[in-house]
Amino acid sequence: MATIRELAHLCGVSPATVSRVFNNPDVVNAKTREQVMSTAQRIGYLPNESARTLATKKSFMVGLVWDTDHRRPGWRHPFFQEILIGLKTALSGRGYHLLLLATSSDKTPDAYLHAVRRHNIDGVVLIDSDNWDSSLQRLADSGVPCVSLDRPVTGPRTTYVTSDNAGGARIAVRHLHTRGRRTIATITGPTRTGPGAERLRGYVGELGRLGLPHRPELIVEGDFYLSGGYTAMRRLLELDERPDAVFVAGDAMAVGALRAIGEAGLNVPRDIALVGFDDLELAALVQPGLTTIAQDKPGFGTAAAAAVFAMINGGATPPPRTLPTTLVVRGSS
Amino acid sequence: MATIRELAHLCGVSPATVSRVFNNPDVVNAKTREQVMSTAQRIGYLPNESARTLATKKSFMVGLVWDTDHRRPGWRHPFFQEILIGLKTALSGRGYHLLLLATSSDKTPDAYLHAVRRHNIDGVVLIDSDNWDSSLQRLADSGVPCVSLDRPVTGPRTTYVTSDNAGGARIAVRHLHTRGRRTIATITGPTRTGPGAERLRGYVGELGRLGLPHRPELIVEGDFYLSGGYTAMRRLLELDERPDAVFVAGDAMAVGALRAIGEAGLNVPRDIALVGFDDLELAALVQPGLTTIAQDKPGFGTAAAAAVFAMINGGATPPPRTLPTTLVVRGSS
DNA sequence: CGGTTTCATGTAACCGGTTTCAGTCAAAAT
DNA sequence: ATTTTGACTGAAACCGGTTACATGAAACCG
Repeated sequence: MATIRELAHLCGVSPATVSRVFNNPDVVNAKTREQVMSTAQRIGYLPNESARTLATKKSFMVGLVWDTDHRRPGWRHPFFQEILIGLKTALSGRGYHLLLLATSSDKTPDAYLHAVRRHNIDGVVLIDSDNWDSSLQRLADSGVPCVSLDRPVTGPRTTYVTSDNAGGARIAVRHLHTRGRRTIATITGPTRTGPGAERLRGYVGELGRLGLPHRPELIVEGDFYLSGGYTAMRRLLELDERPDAVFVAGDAMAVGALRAIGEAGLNVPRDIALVGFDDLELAALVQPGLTTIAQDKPGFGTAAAAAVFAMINGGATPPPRTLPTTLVVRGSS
Repeated sequence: MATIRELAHLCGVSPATVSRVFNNPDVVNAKTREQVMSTAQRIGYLPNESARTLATKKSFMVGLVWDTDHRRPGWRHPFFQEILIGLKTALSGRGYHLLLLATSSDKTPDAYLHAVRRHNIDGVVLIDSDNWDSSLQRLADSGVPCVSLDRPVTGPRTTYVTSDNAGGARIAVRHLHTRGRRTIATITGPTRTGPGAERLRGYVGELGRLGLPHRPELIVEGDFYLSGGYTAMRRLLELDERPDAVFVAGDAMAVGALRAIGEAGLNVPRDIALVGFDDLELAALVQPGLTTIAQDKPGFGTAAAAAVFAMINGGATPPPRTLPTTLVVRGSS
């Protein structure tokens, strides 16, 4: 591996000049610059990032923290890959790399926190983390810019991005209303989670706005997974007055609900209309296709990257970002 | 951030001793060691990885290369997350981190190759790459240990891990045969890909072993995606003698086939039995559930990690690894 | 008891960049 | 002709670790 001194020697200049050619090209004479660049090309010189990081304390790496605990399938964030690709694209466009920092219960909770400090990580993005509240605090305290996805946390250098969950829920309910449904139930996510609570809030709010009665027995809590949607739907089917529509706060649960309805010998959308949330790939594949509230998946990655950069470069911590949601109508409503 | 010299000074020893405490604890006096470790703990000392990498030329980072080109949805490798988690678990168990090196057509093809050299990456894992043949060659030439997933490439420091695709196909065909089916068609993957070719080979081989005639019109090439499976199935349905079973070389295609069969007014499994390949999450969700050949998804990650470590530490390049596949029977057969 | 090991540690060079500061030199200003 | 200016470059310290080699004390040995 060629070093900066070798390259400098070949060009008859000092290492300092070579360094400037790469980091501050404008201050070096055009002729010299050209010569250095072409020789660099020729001998295949590539600056050593470790040396660079050591000197500048900037690693041009962003850490991605996500929980790999097998028991909590939360690590299967529905959009994981799409967030990842949005993030990666935005980052590499700016010359940054992504370092994966998985947490898992068998490790020290601050293992990833240490990694951040040891590697001079410039910023951190957290996906779908649940139980890292305390170490998140220490992370934020450590001064590293930090963006959380779908978890409303803020701090001096900490912000978050989330979908307009309440708004999406309102759209869903309104849509069912315009389709003539009047007994609209909901299967919620865990209400301790941000998205779970917000979607429920939107549902309740829109019911009020439409002048529909708010009936507690029409609200059943699910868990965002298929099986939870299935059992929740069965409970709704046992009601004396069966709902004619359900807003299911997650597509995976909606597929479970679909199955429960089918097993009960009922038809979607004739007997019961369904609207999901997320717009997973799955939603287009089931029969009937699932009407759903789509989230801006690549937007998560892009927005997270933008927020991280704002903090890395600028200074002011950007306010939380809420991504718009849109209705996608398919066969289930 | 505390440095090694500060810590050394606090303990009244030299930096060299502190370094030894962390890298070679046995050679330092137990008393001294304890003292250094506890003071390190107290002041929150963490060794700087950049400095360490600079000195040792080992980064304790493994690069994960995968193609993010949007036009080729290959980056949505169905197992991406599960491979990732297997890989991540195996790596962090050994103190390694994972650096994402996405390729995409808009970048220089060797962008990731450069990143590998600049960051002193110790080893590389490639997922589902297609068109990087030439740069893979240069990567292998550069001497970095390299493990490819599902692509049969070898070299001095390059090996691969793949499923037993041919074996799985044989199991699928045999299963359909025991179910009494005799006109068994197949929808293949692209035969230029390893898995596509191998699964076809297994299909043909098992037909022969069972004494069934080998009829070219029963073999239709697909593309591993849902839409390809759909159109391929339609072609099979147009045959004079319609098959009573299809081995579909990928679950996504199988879902497409399922749809085509449904639209033709036929029933699965009564009229046509289906066996897929992969065991995507999807396979359990469609109606009827898809009988399929399951791949050992976490095994990919674990095996890849094992191969990388073997090359990083030991020396001998491990032989290609073939993971077993298993039959999962659901409603479609 | 002198000489040889062994054990524990320190010294100092090195890894490969960046950056401050000072210096050179030609052109512009006076 | 002298001073000033500005553009460009070089010398050298520094970032925070690792490690070959040297050193000194204690243990061992005949």
